[in-house]
Amino acid sequence: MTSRVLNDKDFAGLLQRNQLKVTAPRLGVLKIMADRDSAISQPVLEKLMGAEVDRVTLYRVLKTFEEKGILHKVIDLNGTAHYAICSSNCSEHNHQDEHFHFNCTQCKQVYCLNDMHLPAIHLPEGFEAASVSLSITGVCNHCSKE
Amino acid sequence: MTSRVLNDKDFAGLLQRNQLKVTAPRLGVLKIMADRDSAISQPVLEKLMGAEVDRVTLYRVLKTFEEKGILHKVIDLNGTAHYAICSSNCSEHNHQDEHFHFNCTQCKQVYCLNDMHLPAIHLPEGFEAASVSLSITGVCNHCSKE
DNA sequence: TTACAATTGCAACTTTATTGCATTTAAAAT
DNA sequence: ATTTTAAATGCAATAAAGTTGCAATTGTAA
Repeated sequence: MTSRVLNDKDFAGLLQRNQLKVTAPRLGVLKIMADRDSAISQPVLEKLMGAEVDRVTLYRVLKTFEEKGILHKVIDLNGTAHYAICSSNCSEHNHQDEHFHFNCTQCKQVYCLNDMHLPAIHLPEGFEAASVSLSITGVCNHCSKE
Repeated sequence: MTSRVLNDKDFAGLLQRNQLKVTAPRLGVLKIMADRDSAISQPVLEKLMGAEVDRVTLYRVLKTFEEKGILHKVIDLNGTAHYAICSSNCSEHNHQDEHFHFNCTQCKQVYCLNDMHLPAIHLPEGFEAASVSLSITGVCNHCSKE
């Protein structure tokens, strides 16, 4: 369901390939993001990073990663920012133009649904689409078991 | 493109039909929302309402309207809340379960795309969809002319 | 006209996010 | 190894968005 771009754990290499310096805050974020099958919210990420990393630094790391196409940002239905690892076909200024996410109303997790495709969407005259994002709300596989 | 549920301007009647008291803040919001072909952001709405209405009251009016199915809330890609009039088939606890929106990257407006339908979406085992929201980013008809 | 629940306004507060600036540091050049 | 420097971080201050508790007000039904 989620591509495992970072499973090789060559975080330093990933940073270098993107012309980014290898620093502790960046490695910390990557370590947390890897091996997750759902997106992580900014507040949770902040707590997981702990006090060693400044909050502002975290914001900037995330912004940089988003610009480089390493992560993508998803705003959930409550307006909370979530971050997830981009599938491998994302690169700088060339994000995958279709993103699909599942928002669980119970646990509030956001899952990335990759490998899906939408049929063409007909827009009114004059409207030009650059990217499409589909957000599904419901109950996830973990929560539906209870 | 947008249904004109409020064009009759019977705002008081609308409130009464929803068991809501007819008050100045509520009428003010409805007056502003009517006759728009795009959703309106919370910050803009706040400015349009002026200082006569308390900020907290506005939040509560919007929340009530959303619960009653009069308005629906859309979070744009920057995390900003926008509100738009629900098409007529929304009612309390029975919202239209598919919402489509167009986010213009130039003017930041959010347009509601009604009268669209999506083909069935296949979710992984255990996931149950309650509602679907499609968000398209691009340039709107006004901005594409320039 | 009264009564009462619904609604509003105010104050205080929390969370999320941004900006400017001084300091530190990764990594390239010497 | 050292030096250099642009990149990155940390800190302080601030802005914006949203929430909560409570007292005062008001719409509406009796």
